[in-house]
Amino acid sequence: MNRYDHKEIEPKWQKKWEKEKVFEASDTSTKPKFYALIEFPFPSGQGMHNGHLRSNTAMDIICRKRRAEGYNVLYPIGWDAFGLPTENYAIKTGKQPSVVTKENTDTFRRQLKSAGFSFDWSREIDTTDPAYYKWTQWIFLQFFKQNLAYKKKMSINWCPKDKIGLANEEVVNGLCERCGTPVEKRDKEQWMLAITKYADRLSRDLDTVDYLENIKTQQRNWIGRSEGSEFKFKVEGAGEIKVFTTRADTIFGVTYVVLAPEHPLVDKFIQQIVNAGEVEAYVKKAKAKTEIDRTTEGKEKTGVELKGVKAINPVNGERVSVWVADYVLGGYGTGAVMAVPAHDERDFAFAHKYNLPIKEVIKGEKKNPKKTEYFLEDGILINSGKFDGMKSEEARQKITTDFGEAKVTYKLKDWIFSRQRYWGEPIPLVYCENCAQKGNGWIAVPEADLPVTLPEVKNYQPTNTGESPLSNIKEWVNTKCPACGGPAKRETDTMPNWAGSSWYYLRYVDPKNSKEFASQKLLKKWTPVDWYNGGMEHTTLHLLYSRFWHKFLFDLGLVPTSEPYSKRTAHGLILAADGEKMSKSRGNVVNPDEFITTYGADALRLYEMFMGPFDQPVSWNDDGIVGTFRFLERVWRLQEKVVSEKFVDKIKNIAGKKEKNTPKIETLLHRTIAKVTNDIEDMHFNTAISAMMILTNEFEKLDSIEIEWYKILIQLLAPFAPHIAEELWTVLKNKGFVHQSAWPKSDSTKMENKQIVMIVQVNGKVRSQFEANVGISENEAKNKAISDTNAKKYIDGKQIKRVIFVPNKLINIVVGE
RNA sequence: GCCGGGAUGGCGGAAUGGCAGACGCAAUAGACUCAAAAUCUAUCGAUCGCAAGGUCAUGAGGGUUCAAGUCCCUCUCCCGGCACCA
Repeated sequence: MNRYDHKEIEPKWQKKWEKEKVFEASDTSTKPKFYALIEFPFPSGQGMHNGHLRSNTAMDIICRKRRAEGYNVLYPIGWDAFGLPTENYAIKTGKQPSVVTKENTDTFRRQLKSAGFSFDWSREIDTTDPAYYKWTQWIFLQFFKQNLAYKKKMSINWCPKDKIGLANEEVVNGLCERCGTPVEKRDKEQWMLAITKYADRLSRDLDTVDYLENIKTQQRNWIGRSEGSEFKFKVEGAGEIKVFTTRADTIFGVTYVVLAPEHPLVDKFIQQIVNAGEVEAYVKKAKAKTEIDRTTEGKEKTGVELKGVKAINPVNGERVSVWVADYVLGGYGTGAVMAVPAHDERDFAFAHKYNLPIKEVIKGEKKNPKKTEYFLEDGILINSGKFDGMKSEEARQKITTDFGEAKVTYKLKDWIFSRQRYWGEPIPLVYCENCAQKGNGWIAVPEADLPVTLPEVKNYQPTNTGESPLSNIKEWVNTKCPACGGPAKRETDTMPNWAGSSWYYLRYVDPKNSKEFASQKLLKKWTPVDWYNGGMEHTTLHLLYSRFWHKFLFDLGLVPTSEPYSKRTAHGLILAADGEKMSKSRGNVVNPDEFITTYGADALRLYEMFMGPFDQPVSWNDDGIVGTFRFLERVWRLQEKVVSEKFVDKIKNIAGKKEKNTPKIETLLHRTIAKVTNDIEDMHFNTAISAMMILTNEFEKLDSIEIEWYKILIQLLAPFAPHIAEELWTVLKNKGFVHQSAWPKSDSTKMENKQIVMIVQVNGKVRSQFEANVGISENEAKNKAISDTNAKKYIDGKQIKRVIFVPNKLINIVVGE
């Protein structure tokens, strides 16, 4: 027997797998399909990260098990390669982003292969490949044709450092998600995708998928569906103000109405506003505020009354004052609220500050709140005319039917889809002045002319004016209008990096198709994705965006299901040893390469799975990996103890011992099969590994082990540590590859011990234990317990009040004085 | 503020209401060795005891139960998400 040498074994098997194409999914197999997906990596310059390794390994384990269970498994890989880091690196080094991407993907590919993942490399895709982004552009055009992509001048989130506009989802606490710079407001024309049109379905259909509950909750909160009512407050002399409220029952308590600074009516009213100058100054200041200013200024509310403007409460005709205040958000509901200071915390604070009247209209069912406080709960209506005495719930409905209409609003906003940078998919539209005069200036590039490829440029530097660097390339920008043939200009904005990842799982099923993004036949065969694992950080970004795209494609009849992913799980982050996030700037990033060199991919894979619960964050610890490495060495050395035809003499010598050990070890073996099988499904990889360690430890204690037992251990280990398993499988003279062998089945009849240990408790405290046969009766157990030397001390002289008997486990004698 | 998740030895962690600390790391002692590494054996929550055995112990405090890390109530701290959403 040789020493366990991972450096020899691992490359050897990786080559064989590749050569024999053993992990390539079959488009024609009649086996049941299993489509497993991991988030395809962004090929950054730092190379593969331990986080990738952990989540890829987890899905790799599941896939290898599925294959052994007889599934036709699709486990694809590709590159989400558009994005700012590459572009910034290109600017710094003067290299083409495409060249940088090539270099980085080469590194990543080598690293992923060295970890032994069972990806189907024949389906590798790259979002920056024109053959791929042709279809990203094509899908965009479908949005455009359905009027779900539209250009809008709006106040956007502008990152002054990255010089790029950001989607709402990319702004975190008023800071740029990527670089942490405070985000500014800028007015700019942007392409938008109307994700809000799908808000209701995106929220509702969460009921139909198997996602982790916290993922569903986060998405629901992000979409923020809210049922309420809309009322119109007439304004004397100039139209009406629409307000949205979830508390129609409090409408008799309205003492003023507030408009957001962005509200268009502010401008419209300006003629009749007595203090117009003051109002305009306030609005200007409020609009200029950055997100971070709004949050740091906290809850201190400011506002200005629109003097000379009065609104009329539709339920009682009361004339109330109208204010503009930035505590009302322009982007939510109608951008205006009816203020009920007696029953809303914010309105109360505002009314208090500006001395506005407070009118109580809801009485608590238990006790009256103090006059100086607001009362938020439901109760009984008072001071509400004919609705007095009604309960809040009922009043909401009645008042809405009588005076307003029921309405649903969402927190979700349309997706800002333009980026003013180079390294992204060009938006395949041209602007034609000529056509614009006939009503529509934006013309789709004909499908036959796709892809609109990125031109090579010398300078990727973003411009301070907020124009894309592409706008400097005149020969690219100037083109012919596909509609009228006249001179036209290309759109120079590019798509956000979320575009290519919104549909990549569809391309995997048919990656080389040049006629369609994927054929209907293969989409029917493979989709939906059966199991998608990824990071929680993508819950409100990528995961939501791709569900939206999928539903859109479904509506066009282009994909067979309304949801892309049947099941979604999430991994915990790997933190650095100091418990902080791993990051280049902190200098605490752990590079998997050195561990693969020293201990091998198998030991590293095992360790990353063994570190802790998969869904929990774990801190990296350099020392731990020796534990799993030693475990593999021990498994390797068990070869010596294997009994086979080769060691006939040995069998004779140890025959007696073997007999004695067999029942006990078989019990453990079958329990281990069951445990590993279940734990993989539940993603409890750490306890599965521990179970295999226990089995190995027990094997070591024996003088010999049956070849069948060893074989099963190797099969169980194979998904986790595929290389060593493959090698040992061959040593055992098995044919084929270990993962092509059938997954071991546990035999429940062999899982029960004949002998068990009974725990003896007195008054719930453990006092003793004894061995007994399975199925020992309560009486027998009781007799044994009360005659037990140690237990006796606590029982003698006392009255036995009760006996609790848990079969095959425990007997508890309850005694009293 | 609201919504999730969590707190267990020196460390990572395990435990369908039924022996708390499985498994692994680190540590200590011993064997092997000229020596070291590797490996093997033993010990390894605290505390009292020669021992048998006892007591305490799962963030804090209460409760339910024959029995609580696990269920209920109150609180503290940590992590993640949302946050003036009317």
